[in-house]
Amino acid sequence: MSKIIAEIKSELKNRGYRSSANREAILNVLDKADRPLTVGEIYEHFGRDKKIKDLDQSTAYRIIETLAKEGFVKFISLLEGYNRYELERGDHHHHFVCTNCQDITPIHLDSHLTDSEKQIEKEQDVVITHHSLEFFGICKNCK
Amino acid sequence: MSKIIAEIKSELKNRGYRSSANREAILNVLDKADRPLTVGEIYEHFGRDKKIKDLDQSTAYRIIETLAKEGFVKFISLLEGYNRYELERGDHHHHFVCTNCQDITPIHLDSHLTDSEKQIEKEQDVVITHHSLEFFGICKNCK
DNA sequence: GTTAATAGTGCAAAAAGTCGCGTTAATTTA
DNA sequence: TAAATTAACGCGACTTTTTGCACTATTAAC
Repeated sequence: MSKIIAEIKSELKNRGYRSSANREAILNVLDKADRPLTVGEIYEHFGRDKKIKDLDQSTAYRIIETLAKEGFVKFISLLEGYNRYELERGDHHHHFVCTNCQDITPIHLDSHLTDSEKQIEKEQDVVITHHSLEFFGICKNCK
Repeated sequence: MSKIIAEIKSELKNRGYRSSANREAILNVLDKADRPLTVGEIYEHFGRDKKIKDLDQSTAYRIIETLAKEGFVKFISLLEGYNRYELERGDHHHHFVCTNCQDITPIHLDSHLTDSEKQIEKEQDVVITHHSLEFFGICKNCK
């Protein structure tokens, strides 16, 4: 088990959650993924790994919901009409999506929108907690 | 009929589309909306206005898909698990979503991410065509 | 260990979105 | 204004996601 998964498990226990083989398996799938996954893709990994064969869909959605609520999983939308999910590793990043081949690349930006967020907070009298920023275009291979 | 709807109708005709009362009605609903709407919300407006009572769901989705493909409607995701749609008015803007009351405010930014996009295009050897940027937090009323 | 409390789960049904196909109707041509 | 063409549409089936409820199993207290 990777270090981050061990930490999440420990923290979940501290917060009053019970252990769950299903939740741990989903965490491991997300940990191994190199890009944000859809629930369908998470399911495929289950089938492939033959680790848990009879996980109900509703349970899968609820596990992801819980992990997101506790801050261990991030929701991502690449405007496909459904959400993707990725492990929160503390490295704030965005994504580049090729609209031709659908390939997804993580993007680490130098500037962090801090000035824009301060401007909005002042002008609109709000508090900004987070944002979503994704880029779309044509990748190296498809150009 | 508003000016923008008249223009869209005319342009659709130029591009080989036939006239359609359903499509026009959906365009009018989107035109009157003060925020991006879900398909469900578009449906509610139909019921309210009693203009078209028997529009099938599949038709509604297909109309929106067509309008998006032609560049008259924009897809927006506020991480709710489903898409929202708004009329493309040529004014590039983002949104602020209150995670408490779900209120949506359009945000017009001064800086336009141009530098970041150039940096990404250079580093990743890609072409960026567009991006999505949404802000989340607590609004004035909920603070 | 046994028991009690309840988080976690599966099942079934509902809601949201997609797709194939045959029918309807807008438009073009004669 | 009638006939031909085919975009637009409705219908039904299907996939994906959500929700309520009853059952199972983890954990804590004894």
